[in-house]
Amino acid sequence: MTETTATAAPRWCLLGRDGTGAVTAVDVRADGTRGESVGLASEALPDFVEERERGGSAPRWVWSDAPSWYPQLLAAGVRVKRCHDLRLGHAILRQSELVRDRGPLLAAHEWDAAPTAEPEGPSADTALFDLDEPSGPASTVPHGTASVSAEFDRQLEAIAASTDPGRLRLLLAAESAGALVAVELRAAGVPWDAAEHDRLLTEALGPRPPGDFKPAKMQAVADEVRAALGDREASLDSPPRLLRALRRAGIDAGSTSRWELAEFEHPAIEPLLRYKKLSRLLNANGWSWIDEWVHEGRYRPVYVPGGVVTGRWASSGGGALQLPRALRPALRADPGWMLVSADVAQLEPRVLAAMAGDRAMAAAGYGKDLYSGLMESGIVATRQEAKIAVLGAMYGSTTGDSGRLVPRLRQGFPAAMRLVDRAAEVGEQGGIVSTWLGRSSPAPSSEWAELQSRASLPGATSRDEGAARRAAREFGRFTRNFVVQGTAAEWALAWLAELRLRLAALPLDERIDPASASGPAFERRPHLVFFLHDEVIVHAPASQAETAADAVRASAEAAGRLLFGGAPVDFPLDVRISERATKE
DNA sequence: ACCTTAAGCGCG
DNA sequence: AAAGCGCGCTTAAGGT
Repeated sequence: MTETTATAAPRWCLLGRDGTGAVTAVDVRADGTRGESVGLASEALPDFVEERERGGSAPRWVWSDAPSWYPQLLAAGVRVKRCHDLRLGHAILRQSELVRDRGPLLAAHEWDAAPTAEPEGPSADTALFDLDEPSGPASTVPHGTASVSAEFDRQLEAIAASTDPGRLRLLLAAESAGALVAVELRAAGVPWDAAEHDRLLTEALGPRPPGDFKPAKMQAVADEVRAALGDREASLDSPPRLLRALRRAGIDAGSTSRWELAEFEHPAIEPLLRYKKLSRLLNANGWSWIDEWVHEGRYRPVYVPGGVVTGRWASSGGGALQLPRALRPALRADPGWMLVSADVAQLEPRVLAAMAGDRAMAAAGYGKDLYSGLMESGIVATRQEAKIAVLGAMYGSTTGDSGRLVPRLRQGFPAAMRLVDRAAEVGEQGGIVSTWLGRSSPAPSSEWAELQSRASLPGATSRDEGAARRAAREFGRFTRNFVVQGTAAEWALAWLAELRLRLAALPLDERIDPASASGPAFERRPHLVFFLHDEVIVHAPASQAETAADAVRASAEAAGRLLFGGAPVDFPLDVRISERATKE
């Protein structure tokens, strides 16, 4: 993620579209001056981009958003090293407390668009829809050359005049790299063994039944439940009706949720919990999921970078972020390929230690499991207690075991705890907090503010006061967690950004037949296929699996240095090389 | 017949 | 074993 500082070479290249769909490219030098505008037919863009990428000083491509531009390039076999995603940049900068004058960005409403839904680009229908919808947030981002150029200037100006240009530059570079990764992930697809998936389903549920019938094993469990309830008509699939059936059988539950049902001693409970598990598997990730999301051996979920307020990715379709671990074995490398799976141990507490400069907390996790480190340092008695205490500190628990253990952490790691406690205080007062690189939390809603002011008026009832206090604490827990979750997301983006560049620089594996390769730009070379907050999976030719694993580790180190410099915090990875992803 | 909301549970 | 944060997805229920 280093910037080239060549003076003559253009630093950025702006891409826009004119009314006819043709592309214009404009070079921008480091001082902001523009080169001549180059007109290109849409079909000529991949060659144009590839030629610029091949040289030693590829520009950072500035475009409306990656999903509108990048899929076509990838389909033509062209990757880019860096981009500036204006939609994502706008969303960050218009909100960031580091930006001194947000006025110009806040006024540019046309950039407050939702993510481009289809990676293939906006369809004609969406464009018509926009014309019919003169007010309200835009559903697509502007692509016109003038709009793109003006927004880029606004963003550069906002960054330059901010309280910390370096951090915001890093944040936007990382966010934009994430946007590239998301498009690349979808293009590559997750190598998915539908036969193995089917085998797992059949093992749990019974063979796939025709139509809407229940699978046999699931039906058998349902029969067990009904027998234990003494009610052959009991409905198990509708919570309200199930609740009534349970009550008729003497189980006086307040809801049908798992943890509540587990409290009751009744022969129907155990099979019912089993039934709910099977039902969930069938409905969320059953055969119809395979039909919808897996084609030609690839599962292609839709990722939404920056889709969560904290900066985490969201997903929209395919449920990539909620894949049950039980189905992980269906994620299987192609013949001759391997999976390199890596996850960071205790990312969030490590990020917290680094942000707070808490040397004691950093030392507790250095080179080892952080929870065990806490136990060994005598702050808590067991690893389990350490985990509960740490999660409680980051989420703001006040009750139960967690609430009891957090004060010990406050004693052992005062710097780290001060940071999250302070973030919570700010939120309780309706304030805004920011991540390490400058992503800021949203202000509380107007309803929240009204609740607070009503409670402070003379005529306020104790009911008003209670409600206001609860809402204040709730918002405090949100801001407390925001700084940690958001900074962890930044670390993960930096990891991805570094990794995709390192992988793309690896040599092609000449022994792999191009015809058997998975996607246009991914032939014969290790590439990312899965990302889940603190975890990546790389699909690599077997001969390059070790090299890819080294790249994964080196990228994690680089991410730590990039964000936190010399802070004595490490981010140890659990790296596995295997043919199929495993449950643990 | 359509849209929104809530419950429940999957993930970190 | 569950409460403290952030999500998406499916189904059923409730509203129009």
